[in-house]
Amino acid sequence: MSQKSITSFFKITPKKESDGIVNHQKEDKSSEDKSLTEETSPPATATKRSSKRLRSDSVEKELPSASRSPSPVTSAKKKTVKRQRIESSGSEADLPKGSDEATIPVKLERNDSPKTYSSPKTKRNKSKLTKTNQESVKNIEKNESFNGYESSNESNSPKENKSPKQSKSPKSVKTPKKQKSPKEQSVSPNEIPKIKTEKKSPSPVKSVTKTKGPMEKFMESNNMMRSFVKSEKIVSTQDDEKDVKHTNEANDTIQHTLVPEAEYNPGKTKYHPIKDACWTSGQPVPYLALARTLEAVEATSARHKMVDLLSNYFRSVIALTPQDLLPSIYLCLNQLGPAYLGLELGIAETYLMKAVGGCTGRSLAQVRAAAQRLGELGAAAQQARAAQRMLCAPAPLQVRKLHAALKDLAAITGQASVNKKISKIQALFVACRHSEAKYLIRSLEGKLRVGLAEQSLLQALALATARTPPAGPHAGCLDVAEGMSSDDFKAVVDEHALVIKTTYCECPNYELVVPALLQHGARELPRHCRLTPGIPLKPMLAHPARGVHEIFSRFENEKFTCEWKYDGERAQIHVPGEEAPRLAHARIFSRNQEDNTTKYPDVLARLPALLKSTVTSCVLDCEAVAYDTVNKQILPFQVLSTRKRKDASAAEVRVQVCVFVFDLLLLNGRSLCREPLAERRRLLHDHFAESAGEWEFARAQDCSGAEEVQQFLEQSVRGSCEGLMVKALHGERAHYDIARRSRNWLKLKKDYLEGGGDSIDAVVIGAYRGRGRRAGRFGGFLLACYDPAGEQYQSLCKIGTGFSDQDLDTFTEQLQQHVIDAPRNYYSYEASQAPDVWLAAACVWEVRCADLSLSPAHRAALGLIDRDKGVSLRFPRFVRVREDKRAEEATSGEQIARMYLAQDSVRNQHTAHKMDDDDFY
DNA sequence: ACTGATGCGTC
DNA sequence: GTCGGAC
DNA sequence: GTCCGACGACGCATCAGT
Repeated sequence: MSQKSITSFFKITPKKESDGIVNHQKEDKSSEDKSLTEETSPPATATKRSSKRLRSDSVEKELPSASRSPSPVTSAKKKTVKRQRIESSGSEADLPKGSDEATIPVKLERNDSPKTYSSPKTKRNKSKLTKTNQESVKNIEKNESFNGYESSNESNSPKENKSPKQSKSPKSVKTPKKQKSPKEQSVSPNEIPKIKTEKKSPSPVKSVTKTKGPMEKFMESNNMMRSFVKSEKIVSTQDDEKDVKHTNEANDTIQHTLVPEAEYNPGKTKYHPIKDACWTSGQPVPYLALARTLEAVEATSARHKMVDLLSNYFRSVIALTPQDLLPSIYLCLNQLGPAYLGLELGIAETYLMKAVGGCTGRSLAQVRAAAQRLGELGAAAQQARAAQRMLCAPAPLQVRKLHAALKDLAAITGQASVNKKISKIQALFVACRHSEAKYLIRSLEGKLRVGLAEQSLLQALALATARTPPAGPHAGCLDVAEGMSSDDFKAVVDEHALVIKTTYCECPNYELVVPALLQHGARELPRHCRLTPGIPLKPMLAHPARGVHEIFSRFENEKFTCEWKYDGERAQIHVPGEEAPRLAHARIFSRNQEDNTTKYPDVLARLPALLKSTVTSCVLDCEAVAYDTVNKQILPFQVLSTRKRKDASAAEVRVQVCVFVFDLLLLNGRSLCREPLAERRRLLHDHFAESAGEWEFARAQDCSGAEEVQQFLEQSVRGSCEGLMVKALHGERAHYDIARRSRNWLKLKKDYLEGGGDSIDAVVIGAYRGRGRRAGRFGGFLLACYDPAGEQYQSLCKIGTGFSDQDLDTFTEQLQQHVIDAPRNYYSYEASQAPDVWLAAACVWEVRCADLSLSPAHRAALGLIDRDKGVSLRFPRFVRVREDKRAEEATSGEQIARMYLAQDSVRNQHTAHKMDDDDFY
């Protein structure tokens, strides 16, 4: 199969009338000679109509459907489904609900009403209501859950409508902490005291130990952490047992002095890590504290302020419950663990909607509609959750347990795993209070979207540990900043930040860094965590350079080098070893620290050819590129991507790879990150050997003049590369110091240049609702090229970047006049690409792209290059409106085909196969 | 055993 | 991957 | 300059549904 796509890439048939390809154009317009006419929209157009909403009425659409090429049944099916998935909120009504509930949100009174709302859909039976609390709790876990809860539709409480506002501009509208709607308040009061009374849970213990299992194993493989693991383990189990008692005592005695969880406010002026916390020492951190922090962060736009907020939360955690720092960090970043362990939730939006719907008595369509209205599922979930009451409130969520639960989710695999996951999620969801629901759902979606991510988190961690040190001379001090000038304190923070960031970049594993930080303090961190073969480090990235001139302005008088920018996949190769390289333990990591070792058995097998005898251990920075070993040609990225990704066996590798090595980050146990590139490169060349077609050093040239750079750029493009990487050779700027500057290199690509790269004029034929930041307006559009021969608009790509906010506002408004009920019958597209709103073909936009690709999902130039693949754009972005062009004057399918074939990478392939592409014309 | 839907990683 | 917004 | 989150095409891996 991968073979198929590969061959199809290689063997582009230039023939005009390859058998079935060019079809006998349906309509009479068919012009025989037009081999170039495309083969109209087979499946899509035809099927699309049949499944379209019933109410559609557009007259012209019913044209020659009969004459369309027959569409596979399967695609018809798909159509229906997809169609349904994107049904707009407006059309909820015509969804297949088969029940009353579907249409109008039912107002729901929250207090009184008797227990249940049984969703007809789920056929819940009222009788179940009589179950005892305990039973219903059990049921939750089994996914029979929903009986115990009342639910309602959103939009119930009129007061609740802060959300629309939020969605419009989340940042500008601060969520007033105190004035949470009364309803929400009403949910919580009793919950807090209740904490673990009825909970004789084996679950805390169980979940803790369980999740510790794998981690323990992992950690034990790292000597450096062994000691910590032990102590941590003990502590945590003890704590878990003690928790129960302590908590109750605490609640009885201290409760009045505690900040109510729902009012936790990390933004309080003069925040006191203990007095302003909403839990006590040793107590597990309530998830609500974190959720409140995230809320506050989300409502903030200034990064330093966000960092302040988060750091205050961290200070409390450090002071009260340090063992919860690690899970807190993971939850903030939406990570389950270090990337190279490969943990995945396997759950995303679609399944989440099912989970939320099932839990709150809503249909999938309702949930989808609510999510669309609010621009985000998280907010919709929070609303839905708020409208729901339970007979028996589940125990409140704790940071540590939630993180453990998420890891458990990731561990579920195999048959019926999705349902298991959904029911587990539902059990978590019903325990959510206030904004917990929103952030839980966002976590599960994989994006927190609060405007704070890794860099700021590290900064917050630095601030927190500087101010409330967990270890070191000031350990136990709650606020080091007191009694220090703010300048002095700032210097301390900066120092901590640099140490922490540097350590993290060279050892991006919170499992290692956080415990060491807690135990030894920031200053000691480098002694406990350092660059180690076997642990991937953060790679150096590059900034785009808009022109050759920019390179010279950036590097002033410094010497720099240019390297070809190969179009492959980043590969960080680690070979451990003390006396001799232990090749059997070599690993290959991706740009994002994923473990790709089993993807490249062929590469690993030939490692010996690369390492000279002087090497015992090393870390290499490389690009793995698909390579045609027969014709000695670099192949396009699209070919590389067809390689098997897991557990490939060297024998079955079909796409060969040449690895282009361009940097050396560690040699014989010594980190080279603080060596200049010139030195690193010298060592690279001294200690490693090229091997044609297998291991090669990236082609490099130390350019001094603009002309030279320009020529080298052109050369690289002719050599099937994307452009150049430009790097300083000497001095600090030449260090591999990600913490100081992660994008220290420049990349120069043709398509960045004015007049370079491909530019296309495409017609807007549809629009998608924006999400998150773009909620409330269009966030993306479907573009098409015009095919005069078939009188069709063929989908070319979606586009969602290059717009200013102003552009989006403008287009959202202006395009309203072109909205049509249903796609024209002369639109050709793939069902899965169907936009939320169809538009009459009127507007033409200029877009830019890096490449044109053969596409399974788009229809441009369909049949011209491949029988059933169209052409699409790689990295498409909006450039400007072409007011001067009418839709019919857009770039044509034929032009697209020519552009595709004109690409260097394609031409190279052609010549390699001795096909003269001039034949095509 | 097969297919389509869904997730997730690459760029 | 590209891009724009906020700082 | 940095950081963040909108959004893109594509292909493999995995699981639900048949």
